[in-house]
Formats: sequence, structure tokens, C-alpha cells
Amino acid sequence: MYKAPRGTSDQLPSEQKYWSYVQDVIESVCMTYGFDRINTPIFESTALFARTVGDQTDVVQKEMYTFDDRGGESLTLRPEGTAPVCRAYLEHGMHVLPQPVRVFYFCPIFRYERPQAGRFRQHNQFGVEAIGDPDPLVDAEVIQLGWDMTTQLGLKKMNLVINSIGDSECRPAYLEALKSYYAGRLDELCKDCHSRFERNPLRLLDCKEESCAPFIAGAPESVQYLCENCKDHWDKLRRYLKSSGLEYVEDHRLVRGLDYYTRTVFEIKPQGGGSQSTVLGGGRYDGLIQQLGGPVTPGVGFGCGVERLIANLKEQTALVKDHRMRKIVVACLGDEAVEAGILIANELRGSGISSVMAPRSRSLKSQMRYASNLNARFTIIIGQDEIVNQTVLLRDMDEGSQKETHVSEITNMISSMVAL
RNA sequence: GUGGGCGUGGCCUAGUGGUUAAGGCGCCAGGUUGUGGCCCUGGAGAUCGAGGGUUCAAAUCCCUCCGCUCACCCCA
Repeated sequence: MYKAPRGTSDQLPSEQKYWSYVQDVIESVCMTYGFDRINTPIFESTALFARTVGDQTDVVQKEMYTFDDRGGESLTLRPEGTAPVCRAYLEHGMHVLPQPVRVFYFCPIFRYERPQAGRFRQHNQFGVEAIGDPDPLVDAEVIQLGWDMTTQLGLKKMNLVINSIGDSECRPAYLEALKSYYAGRLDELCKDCHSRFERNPLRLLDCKEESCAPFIAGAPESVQYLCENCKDHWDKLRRYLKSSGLEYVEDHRLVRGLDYYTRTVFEIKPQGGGSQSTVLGGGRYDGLIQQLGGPVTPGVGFGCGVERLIANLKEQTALVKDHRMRKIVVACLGDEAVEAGILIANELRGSGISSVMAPRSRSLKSQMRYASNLNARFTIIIGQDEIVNQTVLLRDMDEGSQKETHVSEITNMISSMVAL
């Protein structure tokens, strides 16, 4: 038996209401913030990600789905959404558009990881990018969009966490301070923190080991090492967030895993959420486009895990309406009736009404049961008598009542009743 | 990549050494002529994750592998 590959899953018909609900809300929120949709390819040149995400990051080191195509070119299934959008920005000369360019995407993301709760090898991300404006006002706008989306989805008890990790100007000094702080306590740190010390000191602040907690509490904070420009950016951002009434938590332990982030980083996660609960994460990436060979171009954005959004929706039992149209089932007795039934079903479809033929070579009882199991709104019954009279029986499955109707009137009649 | 838990019809579960593996949900069909939902009856559907071992006898005990799941690393 074939099964969906590890870490992937089918979005079954019964799940579709969540997906269309989330997509609808996302699209309308993005629209109100002036963000337009962009779609990029599902795979890109491997180098695009290796260069921007960072050679030393786990994403590049061990999580990319990379393959050579038949022409020998190394391609990679998109492991994140920002770099492709920046590539498209450059490729299509979007710097001539009014800046910042505001776009959003909704697409599958691939990472070769061990799956667990809230983590998959293929998942869907909704993300936004605002490219071409360094102003903290844009950071605030992007953050507010993300927050608005979660509230409009109906998610409660979410936390917005923000931090600033500086830029190429001031971060080196901070990293030095952090390393010298930790250098004296190396033998007291956990095994993972030893490798963090070497590979990615910022992540020392994110250790979940209890024994490391006291060191984190006393560690130097990046916001205290910000250079003039970064400090100004950080102060203004917070002022903008406050003035729009957004409640946020400053957390100096918040760091992000991708190398391209500068200054602002932020996350939205459910209160008391487990380990893989972050629903939305992003930040500013002022050096990314330059790294792609473009001119110095600032940008800010976030990625949001749609599966995690939906998991939260279900947990909070937020009401999500099923917008599927109820069906009309056409039940026929005899070959002649089937031919008449096909015509009627097609006529209904032509008027935008969902209609299906009941499975053939079954008793009427069985066809009725079928209609009932599909939660059909009406069943149209056609037998010999109806053929002769040019009529059908229209049965209301909710009321349990039925009446004989001339074939020429059936579509109008159903249209008016479905409209109710 | 590392560690824990778990694998019984499509789904949920009983069975923890002894005849044809049990039940619920779902599916299909019947309960007299062309009528659903409730009820009743019946049917289909499982090489008990796979392979090997112990035993007179294995879903049940042991080993290996595979899969799922949770956690770590890391991330949405």
C-alpha cells in the first residue's frame, strides 16, 4: 500500500472548510493593508537559498530537498518564502514601482525534518514582504497585519513578541559580549549549547535546558548594544506599535534561525503553547537583496504556518462555516428516466446548482438513502409515470414532503428555494 | 541525526499464549408493488505493520526491520 510520504498529508474534503476560511481571511486582510499576491516557482536554484538563508543554518545544512535536474542544474524545493520573493523583485525590476513593494504569498514549503506535532516536511506558509523602505513604520505595519490576521481568524490568547538583534554595524560587538559572557561558563552549559557557542551564539539565548536558564537570564541583551541607527529604529518601532494599540512583549531571548535577519525580529504564538507552536515569525532583512547581487534594498516580512493556524483554530473550537453548497440528487427508475435525469441535472448545473445523479442499478430506496447520506437538500425522482406526464417528483429532504412538478419549471423552482 | 511511546477491517476499540480474532462507527443490501433519516436483520471488509525466532500452540513472549507518534536539534 502506498502512503503519503513521511511528513506530508492529504487535505481531505472534510478539512477544506478550514483552508478556504483561512485563505479568505488572509486575502481580505492583505487587501486592506494594500498587499498584492505573488506566486513564485515551487523550486529555485539551490544557491538562492544557500546564500541568503545561511550556509551554517540547519535549513541549508540538513533540511533542503535538493536535486539535479536532467540538465545538471542544482535545484531546491522552496524551504522558505522570502528569498524567492526578493529574487522576483530583482528579476522584474520592481525597484521602479512605488516603494515599498507590498506582496503576500501562500504556498507550500519543503524541509527535510523529522516530523512532530506542528512540524511537517511539506507545509503551507502564508507570508508577506514589504521591500524597499527602511522605515520602522513599515515594520509596524507588517507586524500589525500579522496580528490583525490572527484576530480576524478568531484566534484568542496569542502573544506578540518582539526584539531587535541589530545590524552589521552593531551586532558583531554584541556577539563578542555574548561570547565572552558565556566563555567563562562553558563547562556548566549543556551539550547543545556548546555547539551553539561555536556555530550560532544567538541561539544560546533560546536553550530550553533548565540548567542553562540562569545563564540566559544574566546574559547581555542585544538591545543594549544597538548602534545609533538601530536604536532609533527600535525606539520608533515600539512607539508606532504602541500608538496603534498593539500589545507586545519585548523579549531579548527572541532570535531567529535564518541568517538574513537584521534589526527587528518578531513572533506570534499562542499563550502556553507547546514546543512547535509559533504560528508566525519574521523580521527585517536589510542585507538580503544586496546578497543576491542587487542594490542595497531594505525589506521586512514574515512567514506564517497555515497548518499551525488551523490547529489553533480547531483547538479553540473557533466556529468555521462550511460553505459547501448542498446537493440535489437525481434518482431515476429505468433507462428512459436516466436520460431525462441527465438533462435535468445539466440544466441545474447550468444555473449554478450542485446536482449529482444517484448511483445506477439501485433500488429507489437505495437511491434515497444515498441522497440522505449526502445530506442532499432535494431529491428529484423520475419514474415511468413522470416520463409520461413530463413531470418529476421534487422531494424536500429536510421537510420530508414532495410534490409533482412539470420538468420545465423544475430549475426555477429549485433556484428560488435554494436562494432562501 | 538523537531519544521515548505505539502499530488489530476505512475509522475507533476488545482480546496480553489455546478451537473459525470480538464489538462500535462507517459502507452495502433487505424489512414485498416507485421513497431517505429512526429501528430491526443480513452482507462485504483483517495474511492482527513486515520478516525471523521460542513453543505442541503466538495478535499475545523474544530479536530485527518498517511505519506512525511525541520530544530534542531546528523551525512556520
